[in-house]
Amino acid sequence: MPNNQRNIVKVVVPRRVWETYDYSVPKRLSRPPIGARVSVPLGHGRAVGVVVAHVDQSDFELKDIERLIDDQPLLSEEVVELGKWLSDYYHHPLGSVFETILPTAAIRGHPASIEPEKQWSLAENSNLSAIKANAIRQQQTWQVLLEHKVVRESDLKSFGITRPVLEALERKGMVKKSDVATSQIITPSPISPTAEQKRAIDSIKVNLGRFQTFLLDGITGSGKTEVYLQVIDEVIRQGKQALVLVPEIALTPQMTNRFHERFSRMAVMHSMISNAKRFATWCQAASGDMPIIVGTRSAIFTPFKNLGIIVVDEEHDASYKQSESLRYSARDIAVMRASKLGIPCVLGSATPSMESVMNARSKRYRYLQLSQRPGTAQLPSFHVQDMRHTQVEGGICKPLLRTIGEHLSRDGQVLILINRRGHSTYYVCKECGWTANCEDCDVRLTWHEVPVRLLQCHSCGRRYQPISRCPDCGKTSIATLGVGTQQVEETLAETFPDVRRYRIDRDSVRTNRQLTAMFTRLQHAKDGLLIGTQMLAKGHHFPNVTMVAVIAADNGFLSTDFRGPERTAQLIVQVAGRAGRAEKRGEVWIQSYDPDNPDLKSLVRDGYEGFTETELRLRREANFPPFGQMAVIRAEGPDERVAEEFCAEVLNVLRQCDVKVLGPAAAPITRVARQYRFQGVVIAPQRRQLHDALKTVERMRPTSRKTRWSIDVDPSEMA
DNA sequence: TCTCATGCGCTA
DNA sequence: AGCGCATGAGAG
Repeated sequence: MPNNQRNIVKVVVPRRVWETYDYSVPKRLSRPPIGARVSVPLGHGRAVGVVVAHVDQSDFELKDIERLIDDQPLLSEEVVELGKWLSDYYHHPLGSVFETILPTAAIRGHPASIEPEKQWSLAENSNLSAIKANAIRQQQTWQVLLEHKVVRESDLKSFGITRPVLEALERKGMVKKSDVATSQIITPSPISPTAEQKRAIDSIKVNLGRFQTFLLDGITGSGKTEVYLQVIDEVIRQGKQALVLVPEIALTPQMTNRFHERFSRMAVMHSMISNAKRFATWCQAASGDMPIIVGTRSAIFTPFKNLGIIVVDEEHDASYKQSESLRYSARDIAVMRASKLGIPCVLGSATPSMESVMNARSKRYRYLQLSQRPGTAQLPSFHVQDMRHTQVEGGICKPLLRTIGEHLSRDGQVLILINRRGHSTYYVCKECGWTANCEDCDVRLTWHEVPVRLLQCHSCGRRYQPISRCPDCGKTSIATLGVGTQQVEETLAETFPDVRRYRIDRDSVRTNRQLTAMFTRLQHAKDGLLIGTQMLAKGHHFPNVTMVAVIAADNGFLSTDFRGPERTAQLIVQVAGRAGRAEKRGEVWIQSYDPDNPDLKSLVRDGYEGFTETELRLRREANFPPFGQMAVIRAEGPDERVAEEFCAEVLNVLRQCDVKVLGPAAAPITRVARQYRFQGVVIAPQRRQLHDALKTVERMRPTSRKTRWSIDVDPSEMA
């Protein structure tokens, strides 16, 4: 029975559903604005939903909205529209999209906070001598406030003071609590920009107020951050807000301090921020009260009252792509949002993605280059070390060991990049060829020597005790093969016993705090060997490093994943950028069994730009992104047959469309945590064909509930 | 997703 | 008959 002439709203519920639901607004309630949350009856229970449209008729028998949670919109209309667009583009259920967009506290229905943030300061005529001699904490707190004048509620922890102590002092009338000033205080830049920086800054500033994407291609240390800061300075002066995205690992205190030094009001958003705090920051951005947000991937969904610019630092970084649920790329959404809002978007990188390089070439993006490092540090030179016909010891060939020795004896530090942690990648029986595999996954176990001798699955994390006898033939001829960071360290310890070694991988450096401590130690170390995984690429500059040795680049350049070479080249160039000093040009040595590999050759001869040239040519020939448009279909479940058959079923429907379909094939690691995984690849010359095809399969459902499947548009990894 | 209804196999 | 579990449909 259709309803007419009624106060009806369309509501998205954060569940895995494609549709919106219609509800009537009872007379006792006012009509909630678009973007506001409401509590609605759903099935037998209740749900928190977001109003996305007002209509006056519906084909359904309607239930009433139970309650309004917000009287103001929590989501701007722009973000509501973004949600619909995301559902279309990524072929993901609308409800699930909103589940991803909204902070947890918002889904739980917590009230939006409108309270301004509080700050603490000393009261007038507050006197240290009035605090009792044994109240040490109170004295310390008093000193901190004396030194810093005001301390914000959110900064208490970093100053090592606590609220109960402050409240005790407040009762004595020694400190006072007040609202944080909402006006931004901008500290002008202490340095004057180089000519290149100035050109970049001006060219972005001229475009404030209209959509334009910039690719800021700046080598490590060329001062990209200063460009961001000066442009944002202008945005803030125009009364608008700024959003800065950074990769997960890059959101360090050093990074946020750069912003804090210049802008008194900014907030950070990342996974370690509490749900309540994240939601509060969100609300501040939405109300226009917070001028600057610096955050990781998910910060791209923050609603703003008056956004003036979006910056994506290290735009090539893989952490911008979410690899589960809604498989979005925060970088791509940034460009999308900027275009809808008519504002500039700045993508910064020393090693831009193939997509961005292409867009710059075709003039869709404005290309800005920073090619000089302030000071005189030179970029290192690149060399290939041919491993064929050489003796290899613990993963490093003899000639390369000699080169390492030369650099060490000339008083330089050497950085060894090896993209695999652990000791060995095979645990084998030399008699019968048995290898240790994970019981839950299809991967070989990695042998760890330190801190304890054990076997670990790097796919699911499961640990196993070492064994002395082969379970197949019973002989005691167990050996280890393949190379990880631990073994490289061991080899180098034998060859250079007197040299200090620092190993940096997830096993030796667990927390962010440990990592920061390690980098500080390395800043002061004058000599020695730094041995580590890609964690090294995000660190600080190592001025004493005169040589970088890349141990296993072949894994990346010969990878089955079409993005393998790009990732590897980016990693090598990023790590190389950490090395070198003014007096002496650094050297990067890449050892390889395939020195004629075109990607490797052009990287070594012409640097990253040369690599881009070759790699784009190869991508064009294979019709891979950024030329062809790609999606990956994945299906997994406990039953191998069922997972494969469902994957095939989806791909067969796609084959009826105007796209190229490959598969199904077993995923590179077929079994992970007892789940069998299959995948297929869909390629189309244009977005249109790709999306038309995916539309026909997006709502398919496997017969078994245990079989899960997903569509990954613009996949970042094939694994 | 969550919840409920249905139906099947298994056991006593 | 009664239980546990897998499957399928519907939610406004």
